[in-house]
Amino acid sequence: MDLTERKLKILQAIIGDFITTAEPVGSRTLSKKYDLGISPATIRNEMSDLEEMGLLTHPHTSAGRVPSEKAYRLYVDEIMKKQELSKSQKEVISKELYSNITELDRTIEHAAKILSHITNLTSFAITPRADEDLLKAINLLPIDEETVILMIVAESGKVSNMALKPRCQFTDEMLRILSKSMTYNYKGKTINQALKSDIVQHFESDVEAMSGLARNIMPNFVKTLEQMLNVNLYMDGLTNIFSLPEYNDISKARTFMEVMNKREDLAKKISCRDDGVMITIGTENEDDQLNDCSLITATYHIDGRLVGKLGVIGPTRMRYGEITSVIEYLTDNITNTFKIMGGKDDESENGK
Amino acid sequence: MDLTERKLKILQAIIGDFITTAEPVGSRTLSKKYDLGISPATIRNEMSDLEEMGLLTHPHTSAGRVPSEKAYRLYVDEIMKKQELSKSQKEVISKELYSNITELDRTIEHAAKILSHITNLTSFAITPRADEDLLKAINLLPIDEETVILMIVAESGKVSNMALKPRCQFTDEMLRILSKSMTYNYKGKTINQALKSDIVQHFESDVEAMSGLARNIMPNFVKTLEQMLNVNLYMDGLTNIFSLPEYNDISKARTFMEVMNKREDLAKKISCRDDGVMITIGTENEDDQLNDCSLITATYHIDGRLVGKLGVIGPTRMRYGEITSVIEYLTDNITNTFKIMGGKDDESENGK
DNA sequence: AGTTAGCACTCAGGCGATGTGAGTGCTAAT
DNA sequence: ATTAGCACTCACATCGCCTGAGTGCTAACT
Repeated sequence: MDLTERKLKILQAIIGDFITTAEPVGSRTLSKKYDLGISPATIRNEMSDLEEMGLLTHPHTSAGRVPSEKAYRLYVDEIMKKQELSKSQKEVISKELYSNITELDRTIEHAAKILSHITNLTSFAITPRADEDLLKAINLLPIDEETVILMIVAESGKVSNMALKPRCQFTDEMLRILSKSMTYNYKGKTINQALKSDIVQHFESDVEAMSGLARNIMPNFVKTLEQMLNVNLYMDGLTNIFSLPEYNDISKARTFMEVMNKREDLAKKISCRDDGVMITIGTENEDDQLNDCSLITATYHIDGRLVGKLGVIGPTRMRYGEITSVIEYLTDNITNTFKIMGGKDDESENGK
Repeated sequence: MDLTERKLKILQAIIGDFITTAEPVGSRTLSKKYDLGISPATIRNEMSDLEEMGLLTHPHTSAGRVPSEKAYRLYVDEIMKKQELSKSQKEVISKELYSNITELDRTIEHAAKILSHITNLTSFAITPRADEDLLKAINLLPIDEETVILMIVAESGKVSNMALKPRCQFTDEMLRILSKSMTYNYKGKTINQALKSDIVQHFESDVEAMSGLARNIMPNFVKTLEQMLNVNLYMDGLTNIFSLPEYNDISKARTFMEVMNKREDLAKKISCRDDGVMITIGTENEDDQLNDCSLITATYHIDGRLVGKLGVIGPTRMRYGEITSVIEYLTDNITNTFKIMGGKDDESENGK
């Protein structure tokens, strides 16, 4: 069967209506509300065709039609026009975002907040994984007779440290030499590269004592590097879903909360998503628990090198067009901000 | 009216029954289930008295009785025997707790997890506020021509740092001197004391350049110290409440989630609580949204100096006795662990 | 041939009547 | 002082009924 112009128009109307009302939409309502220039009966015939094509479903005989996942997919891929945000909308978003730029993490957290407020859905954002961040300096600082602090600084300004108690004697001199040597070895490399090189094996010094210290410290160097790869996941608007009719069912709400509480899983899932804007609808999500949700995510970039993600989750019935525009606008803003800002004063990144 | 032995027994039975079933308990059920040696009619008379005394309420005429807040208060204060945990229970808890001791934060997070699993309620834990932690070392490290890292180390092993870009020229030598001077000034003082002393004013050097650098750095020193006071709040078992009949009502569940999502408020609220085990029941919580919840919290100590909190939140109908014992056992264990551990190898505390 | 009016049919959801059972409170007998 | 007995209450479940929004089909219209 052919998807005529008219069928498309009807489908679009149905999707639009269902997205706002969450009620199955019938032929009469449709012909009244939208000026399609055809009678309910004709609409019914067309609807019947659309159903045959798998684009509409029927909760029960005497109910109106509901768009299928396939319909949403079609809508997202073909029909949905990329709607520019209005100037005032843009202004509000920018203003909100820029009102609170201190540190990357705070900015990302804030972006998630803005997003959930605008969309009335649950939003999430993950900070960039530092894989490609360049190492800048490595320091070993004596604190007392038995304690040393290992500190790693990356190009982006990220700092990670660990307090160590080496099991062997050490002098300030030894620490200085080892710091220098490590910095010399790893400066300019990405964290990934550093981790791939066989760090623990690497340091075999001629000087007996030195080699002992190095052996003691290297495993912790690896640990600290790995720590730098940790990402933070921020969420906001978790309770927004309680306003949605699809979550009136307590068990649905529960499932949703359970998914959102498995933060590590969620972070991993989101990290894996493609670059750019990505939309998954219902069963397109591999996770069974998300089978009646849709996700929209987009990527932002820090210094053109580090990549983070931002997005929303909600029922399959969502304003794909609008939301996509908002997310894109937000990520673009973040990317731009952290391109220009590069050397902003007062930038910080550190222990909670 | 007098609270006779028998009345107390009946009250206890009602509380016990209601806590497990969540259903109003009637006289017949009571006389059948519990061997009180008196007939339902007598129980009814006693119940009527208890109601007059404000210890029981009546959802409606033809329903059984429900314990009032006052009854729970009485129960908690007077009736509830401090029930020792069984040996096997203790073992399970200890084993679980010790299975995962790496770093203070992880341990506390894990303790919250254990607590929610055992109680089937929502648990929370906050890491100690570092007010009384002693400063140990302050370092300023040159990273590149314009970047300096300020690092503060405390006695407990906690490290906090910030990347700065001073607006003035500096040399390695200057940084070293300033570090030494700051360490000399603040070492051994608590963070609180340090913050109270007028840090910004303090550094007035004779050397012009030095004084400029100091003026540049001191505000950030304050910021970093303040950052060290931040506590982390961990929660677990948020979705447990969905299994409780009192949260079948979606709006109740929503309110609960909203409260738990205001993390800063929650952390503040919990931090303020008294030392030791503290139980607040229903309207004893100032927060309106918690008026049908009870909270049990207890404190743990790190090095006898730092104080953190651990607790659960649930409906007023909860197993106060059991839960209190579990929480106490957990906090005691944590306190002991971090007394002995003091100088454990591999201890760490750092950026994310 | 496509469109539309008309009509019979379907079915979820709301509403009222009814019945049931767990509970109470009171009174009189033990 | 305790208990048996009894009338009374009331939430809750169940049933049948009605309503209204919706469909699908057919026959008439353009």
